[in-house]
Amino acid sequence: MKQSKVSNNVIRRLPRYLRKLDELEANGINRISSFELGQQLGLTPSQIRQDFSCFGEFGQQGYGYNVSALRAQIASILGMDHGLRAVLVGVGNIGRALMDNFSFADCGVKLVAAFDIKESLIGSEFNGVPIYDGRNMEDYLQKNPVDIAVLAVPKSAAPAATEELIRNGVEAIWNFTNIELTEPNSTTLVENIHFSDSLLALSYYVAERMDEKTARADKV
Amino acid sequence: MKQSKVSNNVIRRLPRYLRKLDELEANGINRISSFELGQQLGLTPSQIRQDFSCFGEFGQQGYGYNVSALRAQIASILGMDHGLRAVLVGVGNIGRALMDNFSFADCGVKLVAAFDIKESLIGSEFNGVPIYDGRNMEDYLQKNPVDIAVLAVPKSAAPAATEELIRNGVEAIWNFTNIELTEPNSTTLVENIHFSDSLLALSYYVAERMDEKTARADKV
DNA sequence: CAGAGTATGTTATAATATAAACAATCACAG
DNA sequence: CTGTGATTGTTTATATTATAACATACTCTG
Repeated sequence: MKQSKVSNNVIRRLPRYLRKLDELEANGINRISSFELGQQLGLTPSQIRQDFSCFGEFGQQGYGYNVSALRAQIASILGMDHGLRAVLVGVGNIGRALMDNFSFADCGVKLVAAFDIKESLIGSEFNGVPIYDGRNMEDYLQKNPVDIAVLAVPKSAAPAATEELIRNGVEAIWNFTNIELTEPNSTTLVENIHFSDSLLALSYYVAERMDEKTARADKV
Repeated sequence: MKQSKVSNNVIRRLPRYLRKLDELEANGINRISSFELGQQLGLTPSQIRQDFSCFGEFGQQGYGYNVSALRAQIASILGMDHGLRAVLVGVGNIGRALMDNFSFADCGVKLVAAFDIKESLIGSEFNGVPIYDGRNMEDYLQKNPVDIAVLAVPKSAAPAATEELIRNGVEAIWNFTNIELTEPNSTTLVENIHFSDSLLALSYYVAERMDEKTARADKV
């Protein structure tokens, strides 16, 4: 094993590689060079080779990479073969959208249960995932340890829910609420999805471009 | 104006600063130093000062930063005062979740219309935003130019919708579909929200930790 | 209103990330 | 088979990013 400590930047590129390799595989392409892959992803061949070399030697000189073998390697590196178990906390709009449209299985994650306190939801089922009473979540977590909690409750309920999850041994939180949840304590991993951060970054670039245009127009 | 070319890393931190400053303001705190801000965000004071200095001098020696003034500056840098206009393309689960729960206004963006082809949705309204027939989108865009399109259609409909948006002068696409939309052409800005990338990155870190644990256990 | 204490903006240094260079090795045509 | 061309993994160089250091300037107490 290499992998002394791989940088976050590298990790963040792995899912993109995976997605591209899936696409190639679906198109019946079973061989690719770092050069070609770089072209398709807008990266340099150098970077791609160096990224992969953090984890081992997956290619063959004079030939390139076998698409499906490389895909399998990356999937494994990303932990997709670990059978990670997740629960969804909060079945509002976002929670339901995730249950309906998002394929946890495609990420190698098993969504085993969802929790909400709304009576009309409790006892029902979406895509084979049961929705339980949120007030019984602690019990459930004690009896059925899970690795990842998908936090999709309203902002006001987020702190208490977070505390309960951590207390019951959840390893990681995938946070869809707008609260800042970075490092609630040292042992729980947190991955934030902040829609507003993303939109604001886009807004910045749009605004920048508008300003450039008006600046140019003023000059003339 | 400074701002020769600010790095993407800096831009991505700005929304976090904004969020924290909002929180401070809400708590009645009207003054903060780079040291204290750094503590609360897990960043070095150095980095914070250098980030801000890309855009001007917002602080005062011996005092620090005025929270609300700094907040206003960052909001302006992010283009929140540009009155950017957006349309939502696709009112499925994710689209609806955005209309219901996400505050475009808080990002300074005005959501002016939504489009779908489902008869039951056309003509209705969510939170004051009308849903129109997707087949008339081209007309609408010609008469009502918008800056940002929120792409939330099913994967299969994404390429055609993207093409139509670009053809009708949309400046930027906020992409919620799973397709790779990076640089469809050179002039359209794209910001991707790839849930799976985020979850897989989290999965990596969870899996890594599990492996470390078993490795330690094996040693003993 | 003077002087000690503070905190900025900026310059210098260290660390990290990316790109280029290259030797080693394999594929494949003839 | 053998030699040429291709492409890797790795090393070295460059560029970018983050941290630390510091001179300057403001605050605020007494």
